[in-house]
Amino acid sequence: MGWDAKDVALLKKLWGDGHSAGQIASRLGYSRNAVSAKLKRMGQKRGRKPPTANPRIVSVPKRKAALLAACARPADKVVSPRKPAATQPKEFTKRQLYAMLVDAVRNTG
DNA sequence: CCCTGATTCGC
DNA sequence: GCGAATCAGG
Repeated sequence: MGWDAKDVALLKKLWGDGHSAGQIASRLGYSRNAVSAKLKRMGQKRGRKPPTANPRIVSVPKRKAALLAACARPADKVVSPRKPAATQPKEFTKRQLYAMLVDAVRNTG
């Protein structure tokens, strides 16, 4: 596997446009996990909501200590100023997606 | 049950 | 750096 410029370009384009990781992943041929991880590595910018997932861990026994510590976290602030979105994301047609891909390839490749 | 994004760990 | 596993929520 390799994230070519075109992959990243399209990924960024779609993601920045407001598309879901699943849709992008499906189109790109990667799993949503890969897309999500890739986005994170890049410096994912989208001010997503507050950390829904707690600092969890993967290895059960090992992370158990960390998990316990995390659980013991006090907490929190509430609230958050919300701004109404002026534009709403719209689904792209094959034609549009293809156009973007072509453009991305032409520009990067 | 489907989906969403987010995070960490091992390779 | 990449991707799977996993969590947490809608």
